[in-house]
Amino acid sequence: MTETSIERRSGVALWRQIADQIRQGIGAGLGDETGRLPTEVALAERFGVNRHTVRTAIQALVQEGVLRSEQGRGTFVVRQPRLSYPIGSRTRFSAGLEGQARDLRGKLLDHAYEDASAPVAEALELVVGAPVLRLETMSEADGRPISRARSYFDAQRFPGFERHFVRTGSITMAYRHFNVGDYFRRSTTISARHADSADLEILKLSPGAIVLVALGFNVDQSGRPIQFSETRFSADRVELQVGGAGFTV
Amino acid sequence: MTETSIERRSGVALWRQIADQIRQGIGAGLGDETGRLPTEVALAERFGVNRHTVRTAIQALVQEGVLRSEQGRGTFVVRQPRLSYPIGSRTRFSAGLEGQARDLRGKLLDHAYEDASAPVAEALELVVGAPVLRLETMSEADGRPISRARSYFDAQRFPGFERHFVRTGSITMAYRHFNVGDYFRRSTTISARHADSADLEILKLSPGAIVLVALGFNVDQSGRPIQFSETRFSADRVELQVGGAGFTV
DNA sequence: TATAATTGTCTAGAGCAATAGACAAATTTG
DNA sequence: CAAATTTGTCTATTGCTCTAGACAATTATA
Repeated sequence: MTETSIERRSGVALWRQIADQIRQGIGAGLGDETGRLPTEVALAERFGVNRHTVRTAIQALVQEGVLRSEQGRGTFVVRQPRLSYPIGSRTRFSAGLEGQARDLRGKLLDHAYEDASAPVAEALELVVGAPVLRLETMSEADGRPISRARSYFDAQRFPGFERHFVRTGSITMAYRHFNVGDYFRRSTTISARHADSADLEILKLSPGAIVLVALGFNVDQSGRPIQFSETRFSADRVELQVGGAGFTV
Repeated sequence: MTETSIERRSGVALWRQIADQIRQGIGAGLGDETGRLPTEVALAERFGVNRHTVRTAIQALVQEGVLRSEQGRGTFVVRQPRLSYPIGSRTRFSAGLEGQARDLRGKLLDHAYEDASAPVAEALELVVGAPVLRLETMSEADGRPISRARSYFDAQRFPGFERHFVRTGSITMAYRHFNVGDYFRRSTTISARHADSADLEILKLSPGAIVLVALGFNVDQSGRPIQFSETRFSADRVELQVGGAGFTV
């Protein structure tokens, strides 16, 4: 579906372009049924570069855990299918990925009580400067980092929210302590960009990687805003699913 | 919301990373109300690089038409806000972007009658090898390339579909000729990747740019599949909007 | 058990990316 | 008008990217 080629003098090193294309190609069946990649010489010829340049690309992917090289045998794909993350009116982290991974977990990286900035205040329908709780979280599936999120909550309505989250490991559970039995995703805005240095570290990505950015906006049953969050997904590990697959839009 | 920083020895030239960050930052209010960017010296200090490196980045963006430099005065943003493309059960190109651009148009780049491959056949509920019509299209808003798409249709149900599309410039209109008065988006799967060479050419992007990839799946009123398409949006020019904003999910 | 195929390591050189400094040209400010 | 600010151009140097060739180490094959 996609014809490959690389650009010189583009500001992106050839080895990085090749690494990106190999990473992408893996899903589309690059490598035979045993997961074996073409040889370094064959890849070099295909991309029109020196063998050493291909080696640099492969080494980066080995470092990332995407490939595995064996001297004398070849280079092999380490099978890691992309997760499909459903987005809709009832978007939930754990429920959405159930069945796609054995071990799902969320971690609290940091939290702080702050004064609401203009965009946060507008989203939560508070006045600028009102106290809000900021949560920095990240999630893993079977030990692979999947996403990181920055979420804002009304501090007056949800005092000590972070403690409930840490104890239960779940936003949904934490809401229950504040009598929010159910809640809804009112809107999600999706964009994409290159990972910044914090993304690289937290999601264990290599420089030049892409993140899907989802700005989400949750409301309770009465329609009052309760959460505003920016979630960044590793674009190589996750795709976002809107509607379909037995999922109520 | 996003703290900027750049990575050395990443395989991506510093000037390109800086260009990417400036391009992104423009939407988030980099540059004051007059559209004036910080001076080259200030940017160099902020990114921790030499002024010449910043100049290379700026020159690339001037070439792209995103910035405009004036000797003695400064560097200015050529105003180009990011479009917000709604995705939901009634996703339509023109209707979705109405009001965000004066001049919306779709172009047919290519079309061909082919035998359905396995994934296409599955999506359209046909047998593998059944005749399908493949349309290659692209869209512009006020002369800026926004997206390109590859769509598949059942050739037996919609013979000559491409002629109706060319005449009306609209998928919705073309369907009317086959008594499909209304249709729905059953699901959309969103991912992101680096633009390939065809993307660069058609969407007029610079190497290293990111595209949002939306796999869409349309059905008619009775729930029968009528269209399967892959649309690629320039991530710098478009964000995808799921739900919200008076939009029925 | 040779032979071929494939990845791993080393050295050397050409070209692009980034730094550094100096000064010119155009514009704004006092 | 003079000074300060800001972009434009030039030269030189350092370091990273890519190429090129040779050979070692490991595994598969005839």
